[in-house]
Amino acid sequence: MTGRVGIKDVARQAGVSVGTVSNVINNPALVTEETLIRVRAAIEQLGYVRSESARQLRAGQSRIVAMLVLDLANPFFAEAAKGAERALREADLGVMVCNSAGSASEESEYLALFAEHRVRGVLVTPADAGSRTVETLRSQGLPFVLVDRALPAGEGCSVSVDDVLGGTLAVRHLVDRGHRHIAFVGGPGDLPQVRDRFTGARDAAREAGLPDDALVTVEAERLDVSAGCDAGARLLGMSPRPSAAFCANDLLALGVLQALFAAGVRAPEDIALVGYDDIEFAAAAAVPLTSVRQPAARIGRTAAELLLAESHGDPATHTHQRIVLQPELVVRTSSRTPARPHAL
Amino acid sequence: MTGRVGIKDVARQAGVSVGTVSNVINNPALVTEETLIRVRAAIEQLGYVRSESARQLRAGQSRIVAMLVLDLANPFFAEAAKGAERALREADLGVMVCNSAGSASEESEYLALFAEHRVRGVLVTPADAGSRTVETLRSQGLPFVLVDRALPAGEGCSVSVDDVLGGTLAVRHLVDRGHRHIAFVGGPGDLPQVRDRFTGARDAAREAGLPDDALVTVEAERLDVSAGCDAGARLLGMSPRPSAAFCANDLLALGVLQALFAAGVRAPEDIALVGYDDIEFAAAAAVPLTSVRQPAARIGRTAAELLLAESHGDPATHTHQRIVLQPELVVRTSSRTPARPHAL
DNA sequence: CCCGCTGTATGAAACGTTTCAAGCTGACAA
DNA sequence: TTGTCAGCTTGAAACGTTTCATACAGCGGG
Repeated sequence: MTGRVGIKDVARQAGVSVGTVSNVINNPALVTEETLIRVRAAIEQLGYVRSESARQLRAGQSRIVAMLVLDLANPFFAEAAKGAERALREADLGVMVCNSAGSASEESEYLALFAEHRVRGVLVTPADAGSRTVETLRSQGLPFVLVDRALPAGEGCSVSVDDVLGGTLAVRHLVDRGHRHIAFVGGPGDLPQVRDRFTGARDAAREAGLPDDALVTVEAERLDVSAGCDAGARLLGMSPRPSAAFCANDLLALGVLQALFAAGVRAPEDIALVGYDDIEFAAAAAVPLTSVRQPAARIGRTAAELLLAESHGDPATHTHQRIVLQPELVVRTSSRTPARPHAL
Repeated sequence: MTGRVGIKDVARQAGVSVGTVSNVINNPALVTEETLIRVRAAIEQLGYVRSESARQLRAGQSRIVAMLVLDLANPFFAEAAKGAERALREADLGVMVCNSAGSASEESEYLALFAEHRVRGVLVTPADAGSRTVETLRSQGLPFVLVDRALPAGEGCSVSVDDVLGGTLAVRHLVDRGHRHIAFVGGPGDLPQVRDRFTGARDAAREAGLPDDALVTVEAERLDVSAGCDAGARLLGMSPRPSAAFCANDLLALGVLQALFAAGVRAPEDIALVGYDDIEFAAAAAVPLTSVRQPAARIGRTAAELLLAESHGDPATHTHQRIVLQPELVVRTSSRTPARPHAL
């Protein structure tokens, strides 16, 4: 029954006008105590629930923020989504979390959906390497914040992590432990995140005076566990075999670890491993994984806050922010070999 | 600019009435080829995007389905959400995935939000053991499907997995491998899922003629990795020490595994382990985890389909369905000890 | 006694769609 | 010629809010 009760019915029941009912809900201060009570009783009695769509129609924008991630099943994004959700709940906004599965076409379908819904804004990790996503959003006039991806100053808000630094931290750590032959296990080449992590890794290798071929790349199909497993198998077949591997992603690292274990190769004794993201399962693996920590929940929360700032303030005064958080190396067992002497 | 363009502007631009524009969008068959082209050109030119809220207002219901899970960061729910999302996209519906974090108050806040949005339906895993959630939904007249939780016949649709059977499979397997002293690592007692898994485990123990104290319970605070780690530590302190552990959840099992490893206790040689859910990280653990597989994606998809059936057909003819899927034991290394002779 | 003020309540307009009865046109049959 | 019908288009109503100009009542001051 409750579905068909409108503000008009409440007004009739309470013997007041619709305007008054609206005021009871939105500006109780303008209404007499007595009326307040009568109207509230009517609301209660009829089981009235106000209609968001009508509100939105009037207001011109909805109370929903959309979040579009590359992979909902990746704990990094799940954490980020939780962080964003928490911040947005506080602002009394709903969140619509969606999954582009890394596909540009899915992504653009969702973007169209968001536009139709007149969402308050979009938190998005673009699936394409280019900037088509950003252009689409801008042309639709939707406020947006890029998540886990930086944007040139002035082009829009973004919250990301310094992936180059992350790569450097990882490989510097391995070099410090005496490793001189290191594999970089990376995903499909066009993802900026992966590229940056590699760049950082190379920097660290050079900084240590290693030749460029000290760092070899093992290509993975995707950024998930099974792709990591495949890559791990290939890694084991290499000769000379690297003594350490830096993976672009914890999912890959876990896959590699599994491949090593299956082949009877021990970590960290035979091959040291460093992952990226520091998802919960990195610490939980039987050989706890050294990883570059990204503050996933904070990324999500910060992005949400930026979006709120952008959509509240008037567009004229708003200046886009480009927030870059620092990653942090978390050393665990998977790389904890005794530091070996440099020579020999 | 694009935000302010309505169907009226398109009509004016194309020199037709608003009704015709609406037809172009929704019933192109009713419109002359020529008009079609003219109107489409106008739409293109003005960058018109139709307003969902206005549509909804007219239609009385939205094109969004809400999904409320216990923990978005739990891969089981993430998978289920992906499954549901896929099915709903096919029906051209948006999904709003939300996270109750197991809190009844968060849950009821979200339920209120969903009601205001007049969502098409709700896919929910209730946070409370009772049926308050179900009552709320019913009183709001929202179609709903319970996910990973069964409901007495006729009270509503539900898609769940036979958790009692799952528990039986797990413990029967351990008994077959010769284990006579088994720990059940369970979460907070009031979750029906956990209770059922324990019931199944006890059944299997009895069926094998074991005394009731052959199965001892180790209580965990929550159903996550760190709680599993704590429980694992307690498990190791028990005397006599069980030779196997069945965990209510893979997250717990991974935590236990970590605790064992830290203490130098090997799996499966010293303690065999069986988890529940078969999340991706179960297979990916360095000691791949034997687990009771729940078809998470299929649960999500099935629930979505049920919801569609319920909201499409008229309520009169609709009969609630109670779908119970069968779990499946996936044997991996963590329990793969040579079967020992029963005697001794 | 009138004026202007404050505190409340009113009712209509507007938001952008979809739907639907009614109108218009041209063609064909009687 | 008239009537009928099909095909296409129209314009207004309705959906449920919020907002805003207006009205009304009571009251103190001039």
